[in-house]
Amino acid sequence: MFLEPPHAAPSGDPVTIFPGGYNQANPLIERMNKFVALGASETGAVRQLTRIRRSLRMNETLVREDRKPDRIYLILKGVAFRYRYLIDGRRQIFGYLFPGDLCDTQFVILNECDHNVGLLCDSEVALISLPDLMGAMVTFPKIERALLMMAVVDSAILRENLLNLGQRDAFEKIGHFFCEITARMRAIGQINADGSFSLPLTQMELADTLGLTVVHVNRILQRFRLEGVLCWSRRQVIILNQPKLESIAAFNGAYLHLDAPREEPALQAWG
Amino acid sequence: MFLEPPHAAPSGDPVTIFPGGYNQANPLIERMNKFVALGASETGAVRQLTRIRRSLRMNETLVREDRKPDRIYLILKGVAFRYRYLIDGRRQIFGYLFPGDLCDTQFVILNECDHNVGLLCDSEVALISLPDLMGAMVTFPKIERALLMMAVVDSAILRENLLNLGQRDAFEKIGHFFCEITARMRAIGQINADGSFSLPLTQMELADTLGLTVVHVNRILQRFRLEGVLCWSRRQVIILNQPKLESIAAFNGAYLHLDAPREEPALQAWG
DNA sequence: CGCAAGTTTGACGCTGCTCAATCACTGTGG
DNA sequence: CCACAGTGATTGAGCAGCGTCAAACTTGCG
Repeated sequence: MFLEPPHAAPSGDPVTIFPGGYNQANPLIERMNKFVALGASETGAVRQLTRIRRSLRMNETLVREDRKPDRIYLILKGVAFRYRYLIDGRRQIFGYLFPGDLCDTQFVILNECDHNVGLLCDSEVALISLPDLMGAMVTFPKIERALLMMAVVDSAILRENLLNLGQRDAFEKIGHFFCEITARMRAIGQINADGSFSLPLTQMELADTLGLTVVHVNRILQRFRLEGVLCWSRRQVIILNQPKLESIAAFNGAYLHLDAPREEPALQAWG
Repeated sequence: MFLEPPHAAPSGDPVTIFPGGYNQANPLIERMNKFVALGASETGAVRQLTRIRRSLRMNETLVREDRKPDRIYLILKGVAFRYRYLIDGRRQIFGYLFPGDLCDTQFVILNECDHNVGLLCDSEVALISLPDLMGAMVTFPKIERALLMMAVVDSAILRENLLNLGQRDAFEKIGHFFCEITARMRAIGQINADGSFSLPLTQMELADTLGLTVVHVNRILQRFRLEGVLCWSRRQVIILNQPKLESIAAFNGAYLHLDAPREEPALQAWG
């Protein structure tokens, strides 16, 4: 798609701080628990880390590729996406961030951002300060390990999407996309009782994710509807035939590592 | 491309051990020095880590996706590549490993392999034991930081290639591929005086890297020759017009981070 | 010398792109 | 309450980039 990067200027600082006693469900804790079993002190530390929160509006930009990273964002509610434009306006979307996802730890290590992160809908994020995060990693090896796992899964997802773009045709690509999204949505409990879930993308975003045009995406989506596999309309997706969907893309979700915590870690040093 | 995964069984153990005094150029040290300035004790530690070496033949498989990782390989000489097959035989190549590249630290963190690593020519690798590596990371923060940087650059390369597959046409894709390869080759001093370098791939490998067919790759390569941009024949590449090559792909090699060591690291903790 | 692997060529066709118009939905202001 | 605008979805016609199939040629190697 061809468009000049449209950017809403990030607003002031309507920050909310939840003091120590904050005790609600925390999507980062739930995520980390998929990789390591956090104890009470660790969950307390994570709550402390994610205490500073902020509500942001659709179309705001969380991270810009020309800026130095100063903190890490945790998505609490809403959906963010990572993308970059080529000079001629073509856009590649690298992936989507849902509640519990961190936005990018990588930038911190490099001390520069190589792509943008935007918001697809009104969202809520936590701002994690780098020194605090570093401190928590040193004090709590389990937290360090969970963060490493999250980073590694991120790049497994990248590889899977590379394979998707390189080897599959449009029908398979879109099938695979929905397989991945539903698996991730299910893991964070965002699927409704009737099997539907909300997906605040436009067909154009999907096109820029998969290297297709909007027109073609639209036609393939009709085919999915016609074949009774899934229906996506008004930001709501409903999967009608999950087995068929997964067989279309030959989907194997192992790369997402959404299952139970690993029994025995590879490295003693990371208890 | 459609083919059943052809695998040469990994052979016995013709291992060479270079005792402490080993003092040649070490590609891992050179690579790490691009990110952090290693001191004498750190270079000593890296030499010690990479002391166990092994020569392997073309087509041997270093890492298989169904195995548990037991150690990390460092490429010393030769070229390795990372890939995965779909059940129907389509193959996606995720990237190439040159001397100084590590083969995959990620596997270790996950405690499982999600893709294969094969050799494109007779090669030489060092076997790094995990406990030793962990120990070195703890003792030498600079080594830890360099390894983190290497991992982060790896995923920056993945993102760049995702954009390549998603947004560029065949001519641009191949152009971008050669831009990246020459930049990396130059950084490790593998470019000959006349500007040529050896690239032990077949056109089919390039096709499976970029999501094209051999036939089409062949035709686009002819175009590159015709336009006097580059010539690739008998595993030798020579770039005839570097500026034109880079403008075809709108190449910006910043994502490879091949320049001087970073001045000030983002995190004090990783001095 | 002869085989195997890799490269090159040609003819043909399909997948997915382009351009352009129309339709549907939502929010806005009069 | 409706006209209107803007955004996104949908449709159609035509085309081209890239894939498929199949054969010939070239190179490396035992």
